[in-house]
Amino acid sequence: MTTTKTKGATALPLNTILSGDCIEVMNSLPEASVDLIFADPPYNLQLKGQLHRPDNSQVDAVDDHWDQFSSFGVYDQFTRAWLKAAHRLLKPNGAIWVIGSYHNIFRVGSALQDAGYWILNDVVWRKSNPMPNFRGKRFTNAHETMIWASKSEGGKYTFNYEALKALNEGIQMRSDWVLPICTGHERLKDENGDKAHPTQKPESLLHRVLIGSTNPGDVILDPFFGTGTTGAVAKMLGREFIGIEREESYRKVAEKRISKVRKFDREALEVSASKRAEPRVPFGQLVERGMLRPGEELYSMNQRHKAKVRADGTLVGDNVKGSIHQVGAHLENAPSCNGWTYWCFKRDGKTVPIDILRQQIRAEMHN
Amino acid sequence: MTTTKTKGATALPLNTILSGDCIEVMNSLPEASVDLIFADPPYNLQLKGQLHRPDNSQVDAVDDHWDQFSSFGVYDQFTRAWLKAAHRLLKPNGAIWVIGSYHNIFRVGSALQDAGYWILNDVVWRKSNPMPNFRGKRFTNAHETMIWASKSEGGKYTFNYEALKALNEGIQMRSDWVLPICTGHERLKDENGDKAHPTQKPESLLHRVLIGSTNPGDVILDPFFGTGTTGAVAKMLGREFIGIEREESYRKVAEKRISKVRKFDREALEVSASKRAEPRVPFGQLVERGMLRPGEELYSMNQRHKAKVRADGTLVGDNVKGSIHQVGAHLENAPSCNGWTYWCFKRDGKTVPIDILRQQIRAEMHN
DNA sequence: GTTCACGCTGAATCCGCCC
DNA sequence: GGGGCGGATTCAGCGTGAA
Repeated sequence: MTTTKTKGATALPLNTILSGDCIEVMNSLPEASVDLIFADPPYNLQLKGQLHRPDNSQVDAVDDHWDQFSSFGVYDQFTRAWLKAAHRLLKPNGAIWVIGSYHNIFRVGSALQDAGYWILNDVVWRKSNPMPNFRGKRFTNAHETMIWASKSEGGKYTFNYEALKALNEGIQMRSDWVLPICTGHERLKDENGDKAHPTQKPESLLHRVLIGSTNPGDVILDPFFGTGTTGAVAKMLGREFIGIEREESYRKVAEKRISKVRKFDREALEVSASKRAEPRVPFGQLVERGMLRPGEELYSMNQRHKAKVRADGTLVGDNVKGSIHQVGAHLENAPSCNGWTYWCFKRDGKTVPIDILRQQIRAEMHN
Repeated sequence: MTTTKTKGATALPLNTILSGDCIEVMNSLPEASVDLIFADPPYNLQLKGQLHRPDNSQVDAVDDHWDQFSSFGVYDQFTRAWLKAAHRLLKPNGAIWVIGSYHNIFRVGSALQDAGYWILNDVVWRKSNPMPNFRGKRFTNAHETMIWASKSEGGKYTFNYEALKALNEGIQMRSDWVLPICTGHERLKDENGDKAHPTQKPESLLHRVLIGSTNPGDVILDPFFGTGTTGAVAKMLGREFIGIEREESYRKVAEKRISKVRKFDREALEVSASKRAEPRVPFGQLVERGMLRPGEELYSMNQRHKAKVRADGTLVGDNVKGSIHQVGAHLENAPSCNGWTYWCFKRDGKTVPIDILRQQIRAEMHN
């Protein structure tokens, strides 16, 4: 364990996982001593019954005792308390990241603003592989929200603009990040082979956060350390960390994990960058965007068939409804059909393939 | 202007733009009369000074008087007031959408929860063409957040799952939507050629909202109507709207805009329907109608189990009697089972799913 | 070694009608 | 209004094991 002396007499316990309630522990540390705080607090999910997948398997829900709050009021009180303790710990030019979902993030954001933090961005983590909505009752919950805020208005926070631009193939980093959830070898297991923590975050997420908003040698505090993703990535990237975690089982897993981490070689950084296929464009987007009107007629390439566009991006032809591909296949009596190259529309008397419109959308997406 | 009578004496001013303060106007309308509210309230941007692009051109900022609030407290008070008035207007199974940015969305989300609304999703509008961050001091602000909430927990909100899935080429719609901002011909200009409204929303966004969470004929209220995107898309899609807007200049632009909109054909507005909407066919009817004989054997889809049909439309298998669903669930040791897709019968040596017979009956019912 | 089929799982506020 | 029960509902990625 490394320690450093600060202005006061108290030493800062660097690269250590402290046990106990995060508010008490934070209050025991010296003020204005931390460069960045990354916090992944309980989400207060308020789950009710059980959920099964369509194949009848059961979803392993997050129903741990630490995520139980009896009301929004109680959750707010908890949130305001830890945010206040965190505020005291931050250096004047320090900053904080907090991650959450719609269950809690609005409470957290309001509390941040009320506590004097100054929001810099909200950043959306778009999951490339989220869990679907199994009952078809809502949108797939495909993202989580992170709030990035400085200690106060006018704080000179760290922002490594060029490094982030480089990470993003030369284009300014946006407020929406597409990253996969934590699975496979990265997902830590307990001795029974079950997941060690129900909500382990991917290292790629922390990588981007730390590259973007800290410098080597900075001190990063994580008051809800869990299995220590923040500590592991901080160590890789040559930053110092302080973790706080109440549950002994998580602390043990984190200790072991971080002990195995080696500080990064430069080259390993580049790996995750590329791998980009042409983005999929749903036909429905042509309708939503007014490129084709509901009710408009499409003509088959061979001019033998026509069909009408509906508001939801399906087609209706003679005795058949469905996607551009399904209707094309049916009309041609073929096992399958690429609707993009099969259908045309008319503009100014000319017949134009609908694929032209898809190419327009893709061109915009590359910008 | 169309009006309808509701339970009370007050008429509902459909397809009209009402002038005045939205809270007062909402309080003058009959309670429980609206199916959906779409609200794009002031964002409370708190901009300071002028912003210039790298080429020294000046950014036309949103600095209108209606976006000025002296503190979070004042903004909260305003937010709670209009959300309360909106809550009263909603039918029990109604829902609301509110759009905002990190400046205000956390205040709005907390206020929604405190007012008894029940959040269903937060949806991220990911802009394909956002304005860059010219100073390189933060992430490109590339998204806005929408909150979708029902009037209360347990409300039977409208969700056109199948239509949204169709819009997305057969894959469940996610909580992140990629759509371009409103530019080009769609962007309304005033007589000087300047943009008529600083924050006009794209019609594609409203298209998806209205297709997904309303049905034709539903009443949609927009208390911050601006230049009337909600009204224009509602009219196209065969929905009724009520707009409220304080500024006369915006009302005039909106009136003119909506008068030019034409409703799509009825056929184009019909949308992919859910199987849940299909009439229920009791399994017993297959036996009554002689499509299956009492005593005949059914086989499970996986060929591992069989059961015998009884005259009352129940099945009897190894040690188990009951409905097609109950017997299937028991044999598979599953919490539930859809008997219609689980069981097959034999005809001319071929194995045929019993759902084929249900489809025959439904086809007859449609005639 | 390679490919393919299949199984498993992930921060989830996840049903609705009829009696 | 509460209980019973019919029956509708999933995407991407990783790991395993057979071919």
